[in-house]
Amino acid sequence: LHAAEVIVTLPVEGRFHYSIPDRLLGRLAVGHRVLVPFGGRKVTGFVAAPDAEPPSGVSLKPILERLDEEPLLTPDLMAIVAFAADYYLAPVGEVLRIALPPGVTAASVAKYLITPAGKAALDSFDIESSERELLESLAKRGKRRAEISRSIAERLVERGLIALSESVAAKAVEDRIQLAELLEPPEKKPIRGPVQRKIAELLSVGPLPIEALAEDIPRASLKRALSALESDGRVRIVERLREQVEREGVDRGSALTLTQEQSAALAAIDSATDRKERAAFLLRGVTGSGKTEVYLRAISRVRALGRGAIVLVPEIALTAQLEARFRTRFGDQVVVLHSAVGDKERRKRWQQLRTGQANIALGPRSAVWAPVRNLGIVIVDEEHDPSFKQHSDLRYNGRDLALLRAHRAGAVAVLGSATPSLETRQLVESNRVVELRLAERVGGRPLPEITVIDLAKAREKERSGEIPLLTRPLADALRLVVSRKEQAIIFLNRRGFNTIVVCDECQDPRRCSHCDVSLTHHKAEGALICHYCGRREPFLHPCAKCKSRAMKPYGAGTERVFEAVHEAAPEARVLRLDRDVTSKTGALEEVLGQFRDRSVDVLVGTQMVTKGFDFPGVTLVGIICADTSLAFPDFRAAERTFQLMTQVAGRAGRADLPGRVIIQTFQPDHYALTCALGHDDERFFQMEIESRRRASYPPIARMGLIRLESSDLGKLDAAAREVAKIAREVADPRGLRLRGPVPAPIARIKDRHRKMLMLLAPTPATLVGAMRAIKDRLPRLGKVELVFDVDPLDLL
DNA sequence: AGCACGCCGACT
DNA sequence: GTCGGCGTGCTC
Repeated sequence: LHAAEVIVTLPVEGRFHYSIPDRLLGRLAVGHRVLVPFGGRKVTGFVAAPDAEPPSGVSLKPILERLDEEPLLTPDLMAIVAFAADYYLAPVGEVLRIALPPGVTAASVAKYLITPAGKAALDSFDIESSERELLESLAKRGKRRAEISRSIAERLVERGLIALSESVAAKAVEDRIQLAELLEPPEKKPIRGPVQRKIAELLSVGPLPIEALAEDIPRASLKRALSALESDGRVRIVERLREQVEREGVDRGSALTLTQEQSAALAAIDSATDRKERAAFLLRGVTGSGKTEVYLRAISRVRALGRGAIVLVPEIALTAQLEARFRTRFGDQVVVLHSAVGDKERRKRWQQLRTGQANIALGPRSAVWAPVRNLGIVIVDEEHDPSFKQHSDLRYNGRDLALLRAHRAGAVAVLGSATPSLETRQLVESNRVVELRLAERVGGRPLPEITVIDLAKAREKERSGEIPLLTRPLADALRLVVSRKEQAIIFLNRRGFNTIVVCDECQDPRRCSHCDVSLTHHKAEGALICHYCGRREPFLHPCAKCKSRAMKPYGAGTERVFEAVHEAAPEARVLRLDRDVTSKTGALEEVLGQFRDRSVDVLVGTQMVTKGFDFPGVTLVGIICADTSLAFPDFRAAERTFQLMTQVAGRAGRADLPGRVIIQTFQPDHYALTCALGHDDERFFQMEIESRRRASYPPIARMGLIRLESSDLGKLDAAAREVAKIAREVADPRGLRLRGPVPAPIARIKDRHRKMLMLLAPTPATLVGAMRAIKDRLPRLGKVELVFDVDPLDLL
């Protein structure tokens, strides 16, 4: 007997078997999309094995339908999906849902609809008011089972007034196209009206897609005219699968000649491409060192061999710049997969890649799932960026899956960064990744001079005894830059005006009543705001403990720095750039645009100002307080800080205008800062890897996190002990280290208490094996939610 | 996810 | 006594 193994696109563990109806025998392959009955409804599934041994003791239901001619998922994509499900401890069906564009995984929903008898009953007086109410609302639109009362529904079904109906939502993925074709008219009637005449003229050369006609004729009149022509027998509308027309881009190459380093890097990548080797490279170079040009040329080579590319970029507006360069080089061969793209458009682009109409996918981490045909190269730009790790649902790391996907596909992988992650450096050390350096700065730009200022000493010098926001040297440098009509970036990793507000009587800080964090004073909003739940309180609110109304603010955020810059250099045009500013759409582009065209002198902001932008006019970068990132409760704090410092330093200066970086800190001797100051990333790597080794932290070991969350602290503690007991039983015999349970760094968010356990394992396999064993042995934990995070990037 | 089943408190 | 709340278990 033949049975197919199917993965249903629901968050359900496991695969299910279905009998194959005769008409589909021999017509199913791995990756085919099918409609199957599942738990009383119809859901979309994917064939994992077309001929499998069904388990004994279950009666199989048949596959209802094969939804597409060709398999929607290639075997290499199926393999990555299966791997990700296994590695990140997620149900396969859920991974599929994440990997696919929305709408492809439709399931049926049973809805109650009003029957004709029900409509008639509405006109009679024979129904009670609650029933009438329901019938009236059903007359407008159907409702799902859960939306209405069980008992009333049953009564009405019995009387035949309403009925349950099942429908499967839109399932068209295959991109069909409607063509209008001119026919020989049965009799020579004159064509009526200018619109019809225009259409006939356009079609006289040959059939055209209706969407192409719409470019010349307004849609409203087009539709009407076409149907008139159709009913006259002059035009026929036919539906065809969108042809796999290769539309060539304008791959004319760049006029630029490559630097020697670029040529060498490209040669290494190209030679791996030509030999179809499974090679991985780290392309090491700062912004402006010409990484993008190497990417573009490497892709050209791959395309010349008829293969495709995936380019992963961090989750910021940086995509726009990169997209422009890719477009001018490759035209509409490039498909951008952004979360901002609508569902329909995303399906279309996904389909373009799948059919080979386009073969370069560009996007954030989710682009790793792009169905690029015959994959030849996978590029991860700014590979150290934490945004490649997803923070919900499937907690995957796009960079890691990219490496794996390239390997499986026999493609070349290129990781690009000026400040590679320790993970990647480790891969270089173990010869699994080849490092290619672009050390020389384009145009021979010199490295900036970095100065570290001790805030403790600066405070002693102040007459007021307070910590200056802008120390003397920074303020002086700022004024100098402004007077020279150059530009400056001032960085502080905290939003708001004051980050802490303390009661002047009892010294109690104002905290969020729903989260274990201090409230931040946002002057622009005129309120204290919780950065975790968004709650706002008026600034003048009596102290929760002593009812005093005297408040004293401490701790500066970007809003406060903005004012300080204004005071220090009153003639400077200053703009702020942080999440509060960019929450308005288009604001980011607006601010960056103004900074680029030099109508703004100083940019004050958070992380955002550090990411990969290249502004030639910037000669000064000021870091208000390096300690905010050094003090971050995370084992990667030093790495993050070093990367941050190096990235911002990379923003400063150019050939004719040497740059300057001023770092203010309470820890001037911290190695993350001294190494950044000496541009000594080799020493930083050695020191940091040594400290990770001592603590057995990644990348020396593999880390897994089990986080528990509950609104009930008692239940949370009990559950944490229970999980810890099981984790110990699993971890000890396998030689894993277990830490915790301890409260999470933020112990409560939105009234949910949080605890965590940490597992440290020598290899990925032992880690995932142990995590799965723990998960499988866990009993029901009631109202406690569990999160399993493999390879977490932070502990929050 | 969605649906059934079953057990509980709380109302016409 | 019914109604609707939610915890639990299952879907080839």
